[in-house]
Amino acid sequence: MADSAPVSTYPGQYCPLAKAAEMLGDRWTLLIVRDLLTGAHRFSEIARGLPGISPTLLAQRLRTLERHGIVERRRTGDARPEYWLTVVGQDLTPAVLGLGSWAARHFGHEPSPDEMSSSVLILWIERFLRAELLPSGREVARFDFTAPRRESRWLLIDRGEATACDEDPGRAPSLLVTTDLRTLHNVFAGRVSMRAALRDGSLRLDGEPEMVRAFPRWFGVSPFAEDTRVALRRGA
Amino acid sequence: MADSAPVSTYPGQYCPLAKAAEMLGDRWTLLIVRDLLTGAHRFSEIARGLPGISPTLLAQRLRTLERHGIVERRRTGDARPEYWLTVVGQDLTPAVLGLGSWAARHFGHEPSPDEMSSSVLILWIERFLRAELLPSGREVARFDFTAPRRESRWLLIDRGEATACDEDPGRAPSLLVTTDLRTLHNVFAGRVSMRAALRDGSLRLDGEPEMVRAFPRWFGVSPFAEDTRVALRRGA
DNA sequence: CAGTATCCTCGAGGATACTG
DNA sequence: CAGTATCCTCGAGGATACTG
Repeated sequence: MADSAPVSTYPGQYCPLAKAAEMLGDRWTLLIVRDLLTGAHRFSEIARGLPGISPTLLAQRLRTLERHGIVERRRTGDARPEYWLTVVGQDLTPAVLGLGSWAARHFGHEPSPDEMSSSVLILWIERFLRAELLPSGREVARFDFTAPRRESRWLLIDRGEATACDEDPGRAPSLLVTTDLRTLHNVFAGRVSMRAALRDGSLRLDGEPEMVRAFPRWFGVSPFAEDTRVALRRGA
Repeated sequence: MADSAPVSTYPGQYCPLAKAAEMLGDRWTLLIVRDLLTGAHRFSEIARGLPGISPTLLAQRLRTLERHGIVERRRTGDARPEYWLTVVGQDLTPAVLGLGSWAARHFGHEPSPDEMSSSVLILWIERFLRAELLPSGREVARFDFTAPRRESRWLLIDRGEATACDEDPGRAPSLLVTTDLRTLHNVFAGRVSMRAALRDGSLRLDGEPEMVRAFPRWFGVSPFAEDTRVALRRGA
């Protein structure tokens, strides 16, 4: 008696685009794919890059992606579970880049304060830096934000690997980056060059000379930075 | 006193992909863009291709797209309003094709009956047919579906233009296409060739010889048909 | 850390009728 | 045709606390 017909999101149309929208259109889903594409694999890592998502919801989204064959949950021994894109999921790369590029080209305005967080930004810096140019020893870089809130974030460097950190790791930093959130975000997004930010003093580097010299080299920009730059040139 | 801060969908992250997801992620939005890309411009035309959407919701989505500068509402004189993609909206083409292509390559299974509707299919046939190969006179093609429901749809042809129609237009058809919904959908989607469907009898053509001969030529397939074909070849 | 369980709210959107 | 107005439902997902 009960009509248990599974109501599809878009009834009456089997179209590949509708299928894609159905699988990726839920809130957060596309950003989860983005984070998996850029190197986040553990539950807490993904959650950290998505301020505002609840554990329940993230778990549910991951399960749905797994059911669709886009994500694979790996559990090796009693190690922590990891989430990896399947071949199908990896094949989303061009489409995801296309969407982001489109937005960067046309909606690359400066973010408002509530659209940025130092915690997420430091995570992105970790994800996109050029690891092969990182100092080889153990180092700590501290980022002191002067605005919109005075707060600090850290990047722990150890044998060519970097880890973003929201809490003081205790060790004395060998590099100090003093700036405001807007500036560092603009540099990351490709809206302002590191060189220009250093020149006008909106970004300042202090600490061991070797670290100061290396930072602009290993600091990486967003994958959409070039799109943003092109859009700015055209707009100006 | 009231905290009227506009809560953004993805707080704390200004990322082009998040921006794109925010603007296009709502249910129906991507399909509205798809329909505008493929030639629907009037309110009722768009609504017809989206079974299940309410007028209220479609109006709201169009307004939001307009606010974002993706869609432009045109009102010429006292003619009916039309909706057109702006340059920004048109620039979504590669990303939209990329998403659909991805889905076609990996999720090109045969649709279940509730994922198809003869009314939407006939609309798509109208949108993707090769108008330059259409008969030049006034003709009526009737599509008789034998399954899953016995029903008919019409395609009115007039001076190189075709109009899909759910009701009997009254004029006698000069072409009769007899098939089931699954078969015609498979042909449209690229899963089965018109030739094969004609050969095994799952699709039959009757009527004026000239019309019968021309139909397979002006019948167009989905933009994702090639992706589906490639996926099938690989899977088989 | 990697989630699950529970409760509860609120707003998206469905249904329907109506209007220029 | 191209929407708007109104009402109402229901389920997505937020908040919180808890568990292996």
